[in-house]
Formats: sequence, C-alpha cells, structure tokens
Amino acid sequence: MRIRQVHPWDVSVEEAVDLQLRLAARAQKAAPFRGRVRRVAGADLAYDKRGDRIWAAVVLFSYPDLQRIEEVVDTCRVHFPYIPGLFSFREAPPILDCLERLRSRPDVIMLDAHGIAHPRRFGLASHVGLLASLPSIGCAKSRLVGAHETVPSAKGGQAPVYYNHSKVGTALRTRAGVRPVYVSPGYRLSVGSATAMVLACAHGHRIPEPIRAAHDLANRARRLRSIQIAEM
DNA sequence: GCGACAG
DNA sequence: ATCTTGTCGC
Repeated sequence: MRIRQVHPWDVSVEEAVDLQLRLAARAQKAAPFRGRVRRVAGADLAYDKRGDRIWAAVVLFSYPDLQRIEEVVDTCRVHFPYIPGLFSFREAPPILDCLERLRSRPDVIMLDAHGIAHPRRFGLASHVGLLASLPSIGCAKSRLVGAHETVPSAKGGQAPVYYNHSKVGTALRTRAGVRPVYVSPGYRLSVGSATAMVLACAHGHRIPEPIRAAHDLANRARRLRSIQIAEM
C-alpha cells in the first residue's frame, strides 16, 4: 500500500510537537467501522541493546478467524530521542516501510501504542493510521494520559478512559488475572469498535494476537540480524 | 518547583 | 525497550 509523504522525519523535538498539533485535527473523527472487517494487521518493534537500531514487524491476519496471511519486517537506525508523547518520530518510519511492502491491504491495523489517548491526541497509532490512510487502533500496555475507574476482573471487563473531559479510550481486561491494556482509536475509528476488535483478537493472552505475532517476529528478526534492509 | 511519563 | 535464570502457578 502507498504511504503519504506528508512531512520529513529528521525534525527537532519542537518541530515534532508542532507537527502533532497540526496533524491531530485530521485524526479526531470517531467513526464506527463501516462494513465487514476481513483483515487485521498487527505492528510492533524490537530494539537492540544499544537502543540505536530497531526492527519493525507487521503481521497480517484474517478476521475474525485470525489466520496468518502475510508478514513483513524492516530495520533502521533511530536518531530521535526517547520522549513519552513523541514515539512516532522513532517508530513510525520502519512501520510505514513495512506497510508499504505489504501485498494485501489490511482493513485496520493495531499497534503496541496509544492513539488519541495522548497529550495532543495524536499518538503513534494515529500517526501511522493517518499517513497510511488506514483505520488504526492503539493498544498499549500502560497508561500515558487519562484516568479510569476500577476495571472488572473478568475477561472483557472494561472502564472508559477520560482525558480533558472526553472519552479517549478503554482500559480493557483481555484476560482474567492480568493488568488491563489501554485501547484507544488511532485513526478513523470509534472507541467502541476499537475496543471490540481488540477483545476479538484476545486469544488467551493479554496482548491481542496480531500485536503478539508482530512482537515475536520483530524479536526474531533482531536476533537473526539477517535482514538489514536499506537505511534511510 | 515537584511528579508523571506509550516503547 | 533491553539486560537476565530460575521459578511459582494454572
């Protein structure tokens, strides 16, 4: 699929924040998914111990039966610093490269990150979704912003996450006895449909299958170090 | 000024 | 995120 080249990535921290403020406006339409979801992609990354190279992986699954269809990995060096709230400037490039090389188009992509549950309502999931013109979901392992009540302990238990007087996501128990994950729509999705899709992809593990598979693939690629794709 | 703070 | 072995529990 084609990726839009909207802005450069070698920007300063100030420019990055400015870009988020400007791009966020395009990622705030909360629409429930239209039609049938047939393919869901999961994306995640692995870092080397020095923290200057990352491996990105995208794994495509059929939905809702979750059969593995296709997978892509990419690697590149990172220069942008680790700053909560600015992940996309480190992680989006290699993920977008993977998406660009994907043969069949996903209906939605879920990432180990936040969507609009972000200081400027434009987390990594939103950024990737916007540039790829693909509905996206952020499913993070911990909270970045917002607050919520106690999450029911059974699988499927949830509590809305509020930030600045608006609902930005869901704290969702994907399995009994584990900490909830934080689901927030990234691009062109509603909190409800994003939450439903994550729960539908929870197969006995805290992390939904597409992201789990991408996490595993990224780590395997890192250990092998055999796929050193062109750097940019 | 002091915490909080995705991966 | 990554560095690390075994170990307690379903």
